[in-house]
Amino acid sequence: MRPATPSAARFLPLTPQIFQILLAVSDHPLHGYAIIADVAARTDNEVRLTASTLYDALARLVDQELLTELDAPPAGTTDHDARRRYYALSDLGREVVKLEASRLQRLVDMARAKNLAPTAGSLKGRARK
Amino acid sequence: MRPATPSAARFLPLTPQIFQILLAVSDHPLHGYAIIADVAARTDNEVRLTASTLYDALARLVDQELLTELDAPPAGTTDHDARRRYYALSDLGREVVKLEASRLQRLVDMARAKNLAPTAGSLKGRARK
DNA sequence: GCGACTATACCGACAGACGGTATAACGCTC
DNA sequence: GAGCGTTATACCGTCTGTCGGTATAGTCGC
Repeated sequence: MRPATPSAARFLPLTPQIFQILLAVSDHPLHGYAIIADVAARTDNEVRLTASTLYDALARLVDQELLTELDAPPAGTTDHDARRRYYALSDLGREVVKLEASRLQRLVDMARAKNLAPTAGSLKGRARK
Repeated sequence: MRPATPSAARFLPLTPQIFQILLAVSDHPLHGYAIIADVAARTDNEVRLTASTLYDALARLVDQELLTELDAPPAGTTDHDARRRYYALSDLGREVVKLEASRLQRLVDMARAKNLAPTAGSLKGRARK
């Protein structure tokens, strides 16, 4: 199959923040503030997006076409807060996340090859704060 | 005396470059130039360290005690190039790499949970450049 | 000694993350 | 329907890390 992607690789590597932002909107569109909350929750507060980081990043991501901004709230949204701007993962964005995930997988494999990673699957105790 | 790990977590996340540098010296000490070559080879040229990036990084890593600079070439080294400075992974550095590897593993798991990563083990075709 | 290559070191520019602050719309209470 | 705390987005200055470029010096072959 032809490269479904106009060189998604050129966006790699993603910063931890960008990776999390893209993951956050991969299921369904979210508005900025909700992204911050989602990321914090999913990473157990390991990745905390500040407002400036998030909105700087959103602007860039839309510009790079990894995200698209919706014209209207996603169907089924009951609350209507005019300030909210919703963002969805574009096809290109989805491709980029997949590429990044496999890049990360290769990194883990490298570490494992040198006995510097927990053996497949089982993670050891993660400190929570 | 500090605990075996004086909060290795505070060094995370590592940049791709730093992660590779630490991996490169995890088996045995290497000198700067050899690190560049090792990283390029292991990552199939995906991660290319420039001289400035490397030496800036080495200075920082020694300062942070993730690396230690050897006084003499490692035992068994036949070549004797006075310019070479050898670096070894410290215990702290090793701990940091392990932590980072498990952080990366968690990221991959997150992506996989959203069907954004290849299923465990098998990686799909990696584009080489 | 001379030149090509190896190896390390410095400098300026730039991108991304962050803290702080500003602005404005919402929701609630009265 | 005015006032007020909260939600939501936007802007600014600073800092850290990477990079291109260049400088400096040791090594080897001749």
